Amino acid sequence: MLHHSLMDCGSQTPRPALETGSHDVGPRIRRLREERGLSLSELARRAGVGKATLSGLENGTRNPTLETLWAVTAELGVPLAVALGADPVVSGATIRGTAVAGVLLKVFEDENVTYELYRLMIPAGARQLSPAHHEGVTEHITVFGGTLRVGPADSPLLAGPGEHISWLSDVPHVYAAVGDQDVHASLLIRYPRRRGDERSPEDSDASPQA
Amino acid sequence: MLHHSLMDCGSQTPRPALETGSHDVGPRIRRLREERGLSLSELARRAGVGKATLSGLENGTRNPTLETLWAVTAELGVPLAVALGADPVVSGATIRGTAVAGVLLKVFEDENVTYELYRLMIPAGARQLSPAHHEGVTEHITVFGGTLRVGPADSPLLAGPGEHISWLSDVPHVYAAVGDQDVHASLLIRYPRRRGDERSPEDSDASPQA
DNA sequence: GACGGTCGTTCCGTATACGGAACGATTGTC
DNA sequence: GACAATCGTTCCGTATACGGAACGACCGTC
Repeated sequence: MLHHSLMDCGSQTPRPALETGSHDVGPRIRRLREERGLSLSELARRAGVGKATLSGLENGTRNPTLETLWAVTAELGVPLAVALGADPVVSGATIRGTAVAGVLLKVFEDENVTYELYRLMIPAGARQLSPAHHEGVTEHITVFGGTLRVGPADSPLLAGPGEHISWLSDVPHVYAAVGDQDVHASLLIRYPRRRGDERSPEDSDASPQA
Repeated sequence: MLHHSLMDCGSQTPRPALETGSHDVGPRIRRLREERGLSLSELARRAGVGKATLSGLENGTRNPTLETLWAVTAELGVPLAVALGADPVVSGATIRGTAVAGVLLKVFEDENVTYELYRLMIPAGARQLSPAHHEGVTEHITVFGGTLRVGPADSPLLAGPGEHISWLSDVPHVYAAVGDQDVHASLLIRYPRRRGDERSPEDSDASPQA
């Protein structure tokens, strides 16, 4: 039994009283709302739920309905799963090029470096050329299935299942699924923080070109 | 009354809908239940909810309460976020050894091989010895921060930020955070399917020791 | 082929989550 | 300082999600 997200929500035998507000859905919703500069009244109005409902939800004094949660999280623009604590950082953002489909799994923000972890899928036979990234950016690929030709456009490498490839991606580089199988791979992109880059950790629209 | 119960989560004006996860909570719960070989009556009894409630939930004819969802998903042993479509495979299961804390990010099930992707954290100075895995299992680590000594117990390697290490983990192997920084790393474990292993794709309790 | 066991669904009275209205508190305006 | 506007909370009647019981269907066993 994989014990889930936060502290031991005690799923033993019959039912441990379940305490309505045990996991912090309410505070999370509230934080999401406040991050957007919305008042409770405003969000309630936009989401089409009563203020009483939203107030009770945020304070954990109610036991909200799935429908209510849907209405509120939809208006906040987050997947419901995230509001329930799936993963605070990223969940399922998708990038897509002509050939490469990538799902952003994780972003790690450290002091001087950012890592982005993607799952990639490249249809058999497809090929994509991506422009250079910033200086110092490196990509690290683990192939799950299929055979991948990847790397700098003038010197790509081949990788089969279980193999790793890393390269400096500050030059144009290619991705290609050779053979007749789709390529599944994990891509880790490492962005060293350039001197003077002060972008706040939250404005994350500059999604990389893969 | 907010309708939009099923499909068309139409959060019109402000946001681009953000791909919610399709919302078929009922069928998902049903699938999770059936994968575990539980009858509706049995699960209802164990979770401490009425059969009517569970039936209605699975069939989508009710609008379940968060408390109800908690009770059911807790008994199924999955994070609620997963039942709501966060990620069909895995989200947030945690493994923990004497020194290594690992969060399972992803599981890829292919025909002849399974990959598990973890995020690891090892406190500065900590060290852990892990027993051998099955024959053919390999581990692939990408270090995010800190310096990691890792690999077969008799010949570990060193890796700093951005570096990869791979090794055959069918022998006892060590993890150690050298230096004064916590180690953050990504761990990919590759389990080739052994001949004759027919474990169904979902009975996942044999969580690896890291 | 009657019987006890279990399956998933439906019916029903009760508990409760719902939206709307009223509330006191706070803020900005004249 | 009176006033209007808005904040988040609380009160209240109604809609509805809840658990329990009854239901028909489908097994095995004798």
